Amino acid sequence: MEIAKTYNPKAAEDKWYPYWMQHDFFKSTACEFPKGHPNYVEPYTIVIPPPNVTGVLHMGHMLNNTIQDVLIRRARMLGKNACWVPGTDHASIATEAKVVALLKEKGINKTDLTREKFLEHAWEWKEKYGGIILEQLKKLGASCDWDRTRFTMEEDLSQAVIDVFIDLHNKGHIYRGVRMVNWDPAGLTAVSDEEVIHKEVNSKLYYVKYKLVNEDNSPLSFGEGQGGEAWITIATTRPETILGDTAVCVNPTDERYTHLKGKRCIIPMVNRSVPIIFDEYVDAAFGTGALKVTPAHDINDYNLGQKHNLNIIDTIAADGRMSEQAKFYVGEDRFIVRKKITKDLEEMGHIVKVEDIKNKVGTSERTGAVIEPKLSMQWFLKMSEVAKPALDNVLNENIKLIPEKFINTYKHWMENVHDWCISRQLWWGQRIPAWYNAKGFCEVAKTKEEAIEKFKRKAEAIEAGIKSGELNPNSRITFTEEEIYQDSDVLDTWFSSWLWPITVFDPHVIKNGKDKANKDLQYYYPTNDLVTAPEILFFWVARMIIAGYEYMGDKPFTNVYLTGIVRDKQGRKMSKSLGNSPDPLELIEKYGADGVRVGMLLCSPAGNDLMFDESYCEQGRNFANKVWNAFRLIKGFEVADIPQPQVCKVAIEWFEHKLSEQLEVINDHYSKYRMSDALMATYKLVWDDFCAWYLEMIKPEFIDGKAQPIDKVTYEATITYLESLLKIMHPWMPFITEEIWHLLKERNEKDCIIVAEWTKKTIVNKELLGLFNITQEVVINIRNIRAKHNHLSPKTKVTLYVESEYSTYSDKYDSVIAKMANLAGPYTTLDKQVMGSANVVEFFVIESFKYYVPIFGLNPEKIKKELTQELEYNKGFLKSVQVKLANERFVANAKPELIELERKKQTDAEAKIKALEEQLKAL
RNA sequence: GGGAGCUUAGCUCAGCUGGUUCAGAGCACCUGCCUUACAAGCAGGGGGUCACUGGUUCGAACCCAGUAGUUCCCA
Repeated sequence: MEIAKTYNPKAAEDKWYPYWMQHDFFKSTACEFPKGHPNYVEPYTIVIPPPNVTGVLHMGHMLNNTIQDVLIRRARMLGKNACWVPGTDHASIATEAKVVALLKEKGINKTDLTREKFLEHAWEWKEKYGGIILEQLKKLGASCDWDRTRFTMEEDLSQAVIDVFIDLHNKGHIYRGVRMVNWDPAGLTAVSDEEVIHKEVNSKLYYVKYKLVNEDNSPLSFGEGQGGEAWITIATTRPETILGDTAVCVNPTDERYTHLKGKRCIIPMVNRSVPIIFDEYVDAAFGTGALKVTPAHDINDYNLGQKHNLNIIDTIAADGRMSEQAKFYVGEDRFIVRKKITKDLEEMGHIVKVEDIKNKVGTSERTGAVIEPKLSMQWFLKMSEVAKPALDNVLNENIKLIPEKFINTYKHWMENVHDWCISRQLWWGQRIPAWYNAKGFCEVAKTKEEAIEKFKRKAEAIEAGIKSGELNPNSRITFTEEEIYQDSDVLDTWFSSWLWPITVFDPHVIKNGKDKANKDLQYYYPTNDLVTAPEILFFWVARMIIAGYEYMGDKPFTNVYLTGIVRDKQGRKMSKSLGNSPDPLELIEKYGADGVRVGMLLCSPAGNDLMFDESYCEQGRNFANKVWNAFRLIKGFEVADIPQPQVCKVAIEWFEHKLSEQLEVINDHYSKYRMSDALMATYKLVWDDFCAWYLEMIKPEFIDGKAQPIDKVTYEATITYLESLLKIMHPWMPFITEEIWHLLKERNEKDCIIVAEWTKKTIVNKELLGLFNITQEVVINIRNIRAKHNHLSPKTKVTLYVESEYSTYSDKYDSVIAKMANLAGPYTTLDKQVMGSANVVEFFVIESFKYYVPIFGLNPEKIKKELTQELEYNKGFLKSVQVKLANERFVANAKPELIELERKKQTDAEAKIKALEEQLKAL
């Protein structure tokens, strides 16, 4: 059979993914034996960070899911019951925005539809597009258990979300209140603090003067020279909110304003008299030191308003336009009004000056609109109590964050955690199970019937209270069943995905209680690793931990591996608008899935951003091709019943030790989640040790242009090594390894590398490996000598002599040197007579061994110069070692083995110097 | 404004308890090779004041302090 010279990834990908699926290799079922039973198999579980249904695969997903796949594939090979649960989340804001936009294209307005009708459209959209991203993951090779695919808005999962809401409400953790929220005027919904992106922008700081008056609003004047009228000047970046001002605040220690105690001022245009208040909050150094206070439109002003009992005038409506209460510019957009009011105030003589400044403005992560702080009635989850175990268990390392540096940020956030605004003014999502009567009285219940029941009981209780005189008749509740209506808002998407590691296994556990958890949840929970981006450490990870302890009494996962952000070569975040993100599927098309996987991981240190460049994928593809050609070489060997050459014997022995040694290194990297290190160690083991050394050593020679056969023993050993290496490569490069696995041998249906047993370490002899290292150095030195003398082609054989006065020379690897450096005839110890016939001898020293390569027809002066240089270097080196050893404090304080090493350095250097000097003399 | 991190070769990064694992890797680069597995390759090679300034130590890329630049988080 002719094997292609270059590897064709596409064919292997199209063949093996369906094959794995057909044979249920990704499937995991809960082990039926209890822990401790001899047949018990340990689970290894990952739940996917559910991508958004609106999403298409981007580079971040590629990175994230490649890492998960590497972990899960290795765990599978280690004999664990590996379970990777896939799924998607419903992304209320993003999806609703998509559906609204799509309807608009069809000429339909969301407001013209009933909630039910809109949701029909939304589900239709989800069915059509929601699964795209999961299909794309298959192209990458993701070995998820697809039968377990979940969606956060499935009926069961949604019920769990509602149950959690009711439960937390019953426990007193959920409350409803008027709060300043981050309002997205484009999405027409509140968004959480974490969904606001603060951007630095160029703005203007407007200095506006307000007229001062006495407490009784009588005119106030300060002496004659000031035109009779007194003013106070405030500075603001948002003049349009002036219409909602209800105070002006100054710092009590600010001497410029102490005389204004008890005074008031008049808000321009609306001519409203508001008090001058005093509060430490104001920064006297900013602007004029006088702050206009607009409690309805700024969170800090709101807090001031609460403290000083100020009126609240809401002048900006939900859509970002001025409301009736503003009195001026009603119905006009806030940004247009900013310009208009500036002009009008200018004309009225209120503008003192305008300065350019830079400030930060919050924008919506979802719609990009400038966030408007807005007072509204929302549902909140009180975080202080529930967050505690989530903090403690990260600090005590029950849950490990990788890399550890994120513990700091996590701690800071959890200690200053804000209550979580969980309601969203949308339709796509789980509807809040709260019910109201016509007067707005509220009961939380799962169904309308239950709500009515609760209303009844409440009404009766109050009635009894009124009868006994404990309660005022005003507190009486009246209602009809018809008037009871459900809250129209839905819950934040994170309020469902925080249950993900629980509900993907058993959505009923919230209702049933953790003691009645089903088999899956009992077996797979807590999961092992979570792989996600640091951006959602608080959004999602922290909240999953909270939910885990609240509902399972246990952590949801043990390790959290935080990946970096994929950036382009220039360090810019990849984004659609910049167009700097390559299409992952095109990359796969171009470099193969294995190549892209390797490429992604080559440049991805844990927790640090990665500067992605296509050349990494190229490197990955090249590696795959290298492996392919190693296979091609081996497959092409003609096997014969001939004696095993010595060089093959020692090569096989060496590689066993090398493989074990590197396997240990690789396993260690895995255990510490150093993915790119584990990959690089694999890469070098295969490319350098196996291809460049092992295969070159055992490769039969060509005689008269004809390849010689290989002996059976060497062939078998080589096949075994290749299999071992394929297994080690498999998590990184699933397709090519499976392909070669099957081309190597006839195998039965289920004998696939995906389920093969992870290579085991056998034996590591450091001394043997050390001796081989010296051998490699000798070979490299000889090759270097060849390279220096252009006329010495690799085909020309050379002679090598070795000499040592100090140590015993081992001839163990002489056959290796002979083959790899192409030596003439038998390898001998020093023969001065042969040496004498060469006019120049190239010379190098390794440890205390002196190696000579006679060269014919060379200029001795050049060699002399090189030797002198080397001699100088070694003298300097020796001196530094001697200084160290002469230092009494070093000898007294350093570890004994270290001193021993320094002594050895000294002897080796002395030997080297002596040899060099002798050689120079000989020249 | 508050907090955290980062700065090592042209690029991307390792460097773990301070000492031969101490100045490393991969890529890129240079030189020579289309040598019968692979030019997506082979062989060899040159690159660094470890951001800067001090300190601790027998000894510092590593510990401490400060400075500069930079990134992120919070307000």
